[in-house]
Amino acid sequence: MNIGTASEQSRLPVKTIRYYEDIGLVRPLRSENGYRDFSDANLQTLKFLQRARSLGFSIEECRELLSLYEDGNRASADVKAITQSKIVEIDRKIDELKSLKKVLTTLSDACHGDSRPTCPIIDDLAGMGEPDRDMRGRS
Amino acid sequence: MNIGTASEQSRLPVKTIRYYEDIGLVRPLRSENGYRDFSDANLQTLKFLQRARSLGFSIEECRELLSLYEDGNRASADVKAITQSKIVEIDRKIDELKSLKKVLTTLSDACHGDSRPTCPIIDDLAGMGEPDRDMRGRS
DNA sequence: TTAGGGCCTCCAGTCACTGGAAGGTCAATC
DNA sequence: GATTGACCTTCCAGTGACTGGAGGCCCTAA
Repeated sequence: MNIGTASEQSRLPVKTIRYYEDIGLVRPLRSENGYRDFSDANLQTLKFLQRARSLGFSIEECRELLSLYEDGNRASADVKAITQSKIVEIDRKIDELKSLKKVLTTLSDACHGDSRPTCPIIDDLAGMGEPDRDMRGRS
Repeated sequence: MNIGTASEQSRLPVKTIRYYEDIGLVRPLRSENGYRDFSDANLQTLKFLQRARSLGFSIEECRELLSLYEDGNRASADVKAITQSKIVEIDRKIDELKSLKKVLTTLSDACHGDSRPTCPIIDDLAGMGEPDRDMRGRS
């Protein structure tokens, strides 16, 4: 099938599919006219990628999962480990966002929000509030 | 002061400060030897940026906040509006992450996680579970 | 004088695409 | 047969917010 059909079936944008070919995640054959020709197996791969990406796996994690997917002898423990580290990561992100929200909410609540120039939010950003967080040396 | 000192005081990496100059967020003078020379006002700006970025404001939002910061006549309502839309955005992200976590947890719980090749996670990714989410047309 | 650390610019890479230009192919219609 | 328009191709550049590295100048201290 052509890329347009593969896009519909996999629910991935055409550009993304080309990109996935570029980085070696899928290897469709070519028709005589130069068009990509996706087999059913290729389509399966694309669907797999669509689902894994939508679940927050990075491209490199997808590559790893794909090779496990294609390896009939893989251990389910390997897949479970990747999934669980993803869950830990998500928890960390949620916590970060929550504490971020807390600060912003406090600031927003303290701001009268009218036409006067006095603004506790700006004052805080200008360093008149809590001490700064250190941003150096982040990975 | 030199960039190294400014980095320490603002808790921003040296490279980041140079980048902020590149994109016009801060405009230090230059010493005769070509070194950047940061004034106290420049340092205030850097600290402001550090704090605003750590609170999740984008560079463009920082630019906007900075101009409000520098405008003695701004209305606090403007700042509050930006802050509140940020809070809404954070809530949306938290919800997304939560539902992501739910799916992954369900999958992980269903996986026996041993050396056998049978793996419900892989099966789900391969499309043997729920229908795919549509990824086309995302902004 | 030499070593080191700090500073400079410029270029390239990150991640995962996305947009656009320029052009070939195909099927249907006039 | 010509034309239209959808679909396909490649290639290049841009996104956001930095980060890393090369190559080289400047400054201070031993």
